[in-house]
Amino acid sequence: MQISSRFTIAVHALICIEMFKNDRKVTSDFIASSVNVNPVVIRRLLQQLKKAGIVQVMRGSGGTDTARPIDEITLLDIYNAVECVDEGGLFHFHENPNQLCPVGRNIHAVLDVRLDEIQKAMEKEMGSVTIQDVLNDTKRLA
Amino acid sequence: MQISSRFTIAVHALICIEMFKNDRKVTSDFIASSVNVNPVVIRRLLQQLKKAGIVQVMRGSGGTDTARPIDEITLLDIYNAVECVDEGGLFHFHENPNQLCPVGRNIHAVLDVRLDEIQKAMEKEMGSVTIQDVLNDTKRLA
DNA sequence: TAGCAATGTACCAACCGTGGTTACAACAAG
DNA sequence: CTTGTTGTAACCACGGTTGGTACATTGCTA
Repeated sequence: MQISSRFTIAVHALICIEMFKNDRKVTSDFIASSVNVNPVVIRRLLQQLKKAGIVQVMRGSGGTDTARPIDEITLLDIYNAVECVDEGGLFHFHENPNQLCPVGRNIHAVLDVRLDEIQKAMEKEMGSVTIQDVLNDTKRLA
Repeated sequence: MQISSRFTIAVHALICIEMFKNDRKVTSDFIASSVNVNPVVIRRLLQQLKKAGIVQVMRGSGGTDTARPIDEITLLDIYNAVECVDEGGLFHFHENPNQLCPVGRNIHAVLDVRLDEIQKAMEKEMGSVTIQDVLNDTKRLA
């Protein structure tokens, strides 16, 4: 399984906002044309980022802006906002192993620790990259 | 998105094999009753592990065994065998960003490096745990 | 060589998340 | 009140996962 493209689209959207917010009103239509997806997909995404306190969306008048300094927004923040990770985490455990079997009875206790460490390693790396970082890279190339 | 339960089931199956192979013939039916899923699910899984050179499956006579020492089988090996990761990796990138936009034109180049580092961090952690490790933990509890 | 136990695989069905699309109400500002 | 935009509901299509039945194939053994 792959992490959904919502994640990369969200990063793309945030870079767009920061790149263009001084020159124009950054609407869902504008972001959608840069990402090349349907505007509704962007609006749904912005709602998730809004709930996570990452962006502000101006209803009526239109437009979007970041809700806090972009060097305080990490890829992990976006991942948590966009990927529905609540409960369960990265790995999907099989339910109902046979409790009568010594393996089935303990598999959960044994694996949980290990899987948690793997997930933590990933999250640590994600938390070390900010939108500011990727924005800088983008400006360097543009 | 979550990593499919095939992964944890595969680890469960390998522990079963090592735990019981001296006492009995470890068949797909036996593993299935410990994991508590349909035997066919196990057989399909064993085929993937076999292709990756992790297990041997005895056709006709029946039974399964590991194909190499279990302190040389890491969680990463199993992940690669079972999760269809070929091409694309952990992250699903949105295709066709707008090449006329300076953000759309460079998003791929900018993000690829970062995402690769995140994936590598996860893989490094996965590669550091062997089946021998989790087997030891299981025996300690059983 | 017939029978048995097990694997290998084809096919089916149900479910869920994703992503695409249309439509429309709610809203702010000129 | 008109215009541009957001917020959201209601669909649909697609693909991956998971669970299941059925059966041909295989190797061993009596």
